[in-house]
Amino acid sequence: MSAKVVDKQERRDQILGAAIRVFARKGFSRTTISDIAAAAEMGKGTIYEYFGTKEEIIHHSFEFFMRHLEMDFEAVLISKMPAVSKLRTIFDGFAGFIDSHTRQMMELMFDFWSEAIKNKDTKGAIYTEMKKFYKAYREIFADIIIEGMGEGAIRKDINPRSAAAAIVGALDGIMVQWVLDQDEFDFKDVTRTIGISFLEGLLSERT
Amino acid sequence: MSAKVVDKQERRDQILGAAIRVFARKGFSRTTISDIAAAAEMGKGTIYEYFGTKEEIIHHSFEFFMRHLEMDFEAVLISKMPAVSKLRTIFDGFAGFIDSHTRQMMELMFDFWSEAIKNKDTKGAIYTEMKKFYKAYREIFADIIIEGMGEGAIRKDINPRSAAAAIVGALDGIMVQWVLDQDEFDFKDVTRTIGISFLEGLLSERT
Amino acid sequence: MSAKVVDKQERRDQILGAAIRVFARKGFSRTTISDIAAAAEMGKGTIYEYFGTKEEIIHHSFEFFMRHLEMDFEAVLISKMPAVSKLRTIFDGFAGFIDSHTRQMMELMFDFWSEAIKNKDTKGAIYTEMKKFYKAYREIFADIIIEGMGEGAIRKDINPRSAAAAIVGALDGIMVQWVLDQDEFDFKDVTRTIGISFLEGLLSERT
Amino acid sequence: MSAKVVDKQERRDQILGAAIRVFARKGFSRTTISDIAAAAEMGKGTIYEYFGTKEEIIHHSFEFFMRHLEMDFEAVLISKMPAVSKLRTIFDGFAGFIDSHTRQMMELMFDFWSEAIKNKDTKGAIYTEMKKFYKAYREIFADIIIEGMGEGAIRKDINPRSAAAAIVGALDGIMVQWVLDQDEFDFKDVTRTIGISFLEGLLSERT
DNA sequence: CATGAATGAGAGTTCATTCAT
DNA sequence: GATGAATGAACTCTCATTCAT
Repeated sequence: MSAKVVDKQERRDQILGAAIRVFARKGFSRTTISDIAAAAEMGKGTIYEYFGTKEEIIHHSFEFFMRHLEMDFEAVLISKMPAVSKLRTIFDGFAGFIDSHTRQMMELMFDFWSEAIKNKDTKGAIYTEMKKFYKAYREIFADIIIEGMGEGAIRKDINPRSAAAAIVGALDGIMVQWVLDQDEFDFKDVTRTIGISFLEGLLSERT
Repeated sequence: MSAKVVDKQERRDQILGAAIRVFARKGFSRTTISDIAAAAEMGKGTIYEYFGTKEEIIHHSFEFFMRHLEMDFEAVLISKMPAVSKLRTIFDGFAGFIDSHTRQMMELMFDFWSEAIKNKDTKGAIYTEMKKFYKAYREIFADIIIEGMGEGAIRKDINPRSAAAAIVGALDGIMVQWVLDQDEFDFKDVTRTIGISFLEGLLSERT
Repeated sequence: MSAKVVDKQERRDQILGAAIRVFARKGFSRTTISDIAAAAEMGKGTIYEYFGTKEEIIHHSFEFFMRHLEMDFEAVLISKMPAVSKLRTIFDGFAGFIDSHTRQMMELMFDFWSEAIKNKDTKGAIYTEMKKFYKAYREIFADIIIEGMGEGAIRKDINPRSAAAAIVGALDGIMVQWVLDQDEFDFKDVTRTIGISFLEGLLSERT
Repeated sequence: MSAKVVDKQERRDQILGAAIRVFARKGFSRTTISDIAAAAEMGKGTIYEYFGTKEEIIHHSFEFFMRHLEMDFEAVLISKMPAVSKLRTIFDGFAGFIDSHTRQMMELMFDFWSEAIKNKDTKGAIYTEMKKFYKAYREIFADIIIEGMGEGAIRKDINPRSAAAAIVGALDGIMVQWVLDQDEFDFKDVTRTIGISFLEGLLSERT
């Protein structure tokens, strides 16, 4: 009666997974639909049963990417530990977050950044999502910092949102360097240093 | 003859300048040779008198990009001021470095990052240059930090190279955020906060 | 078994009816099998249970089309009225033949004409059928004219087959104009005028 | 200094001429850009230097078609001869108008008719042009008929516009039959018969 | 030297057709 | 028998590159 039954959502994810793998290796523009079809082990036409255009695949792969990138801070955030411990825990945990999967994701991130900024003024679903993403991360850190200020552990003469931006930037920034030159990096030591720098400062003595 | 050579170089730069402007707006792949020719106000064929392929233009535009991006730390570095002052001067000056020209450059940076990483294993002139670029910047900061350690102003229990990576990352990272969402940023305050955070730490008291 | 056969034929007609509706709206080439399946309210695969190819559907839809287009002159033809009355009756009745259904059919006719002529030299089932169709119509009119000549009512210095061709052409031709520009037409008056023109002539007096 | 110089308009016409030849043989939908390029003896890409889309080629080929189809009645129309002579001249001349070139044009006409009607409700440049074309032709004949009425040569109890529609339709209609079945036709005799029928009527005697 | 008309390889996309369910 | 997911041939269109002028 009915034809072959497939889980449409699963199939879409299968395609997006394949797409992301190829995108990470070749970039959006050099990736062809044929490439994606080959990676997903299906015919070129099948791709179009699930996505209308290549553009659409790129957009949805960003969602997919985000779904799988999300660092899980949840446990840390809802814990009862003091704010400063939360920060230390996150800094220390960050190194563990880094692996080959993340690496692939970061390589793709460059393309998403580019894509986002290039379509900023038009439709820009990626752009919008990305802004939300960064905003959310800054807010996580800003909240912890404000919490720490309330606890008296963190100095009150700085803007929590600026500090949050600095922290997010630092984590982001070292990932960029790491992706570009893995060999130069003792990731663990760099994150440890970030923890020390941000919290205690680099100076020998407070001035 | 010498005049000819200068002329030739000038023409190349004219093309590269035009290319960079278009690249920043549309990205590498969406930019056509026609676009570049139009922006450079010359014929499509003329481009090929100076560059063999589009690829070559992209590669050389990275050099050109770097030549014009270079933050001038020279004055600070050769000055006699103590290391910590050098760092403060750089952090404070960083906000001034940011302008619409830089913004355009950063939008292009995403493409170069992507391009670099995608050709990492093949030819990768951009990749190599980029690694050198980051290494150089890290070394500048590492040198200052080591200098500061020698002066006794900077704590000796951290790895200067890791700290340098952290600083470069932080500066890079906030630029990414700024480019993606200019409105959310008080750039001056964020760089000020980076200075405070890194040097004095966020804690109320040293533990 | 007989029931099955009837059922099968019914299903084929269901498909052809749907096909014709879509063909009339979008033309052969822009109509997809999916369109037809949707219009026939069945699955795409089911279509192929009844027809081997899209081509075959087009061919059979011409038969179907002809079966439903057929103007019923039968009653007029077998009646005992004089030839000239037969012609007048047909001319007068022609306006009544025109309705929205006919309109749709005529829109399709353009496609069949095109299809016929394009396959003239190859297989050309439609071409053959169409030639037969026109020939038959011309013969109907030629027979009436010959009959009228026999009755002495119609002049004998013309070729009945040429006159028949002219009549069929005129009826065909005004349908084309009507389909292309319904608003410009008082169909009833035009057919009345055709009757007058052809029979009595446009001249005030015979020369 | 400047590159190859070509007459752009000439090149466009070269393409349109080739397009029409292929269209007439294969129909719009079965004609590929490659076909047209081959017929025009140029590369596929060259076509796109002159026309943006296949659609555009179809539209412009209609203009081109019309430009080359136009029957030249001018001489007849401006002549001093009486209206009835004008009609006779046109009817007699019509057979001469028919040749292999016209045949090819008529084969294409089916496609234009179909195309026009299918895009009636959307953009429909062809549709609009075609309506104008028929309207113009009807007006030519209506004017002659009115002139003839003024001269007292043509009866006044018919609507000139309806008669004009009938004449245009008859000419159109016999062309359709001729294109579909050349062998059945003594074109000269049919046009002669049309002249006789329309002017003097088929009846032996006026009733 | 400068140019832009010409080109075809190659990309995205459509859709008739097949076939496992 | 009925279905629609899967497929790839074939089509439209783009654009880096060439080369006659």
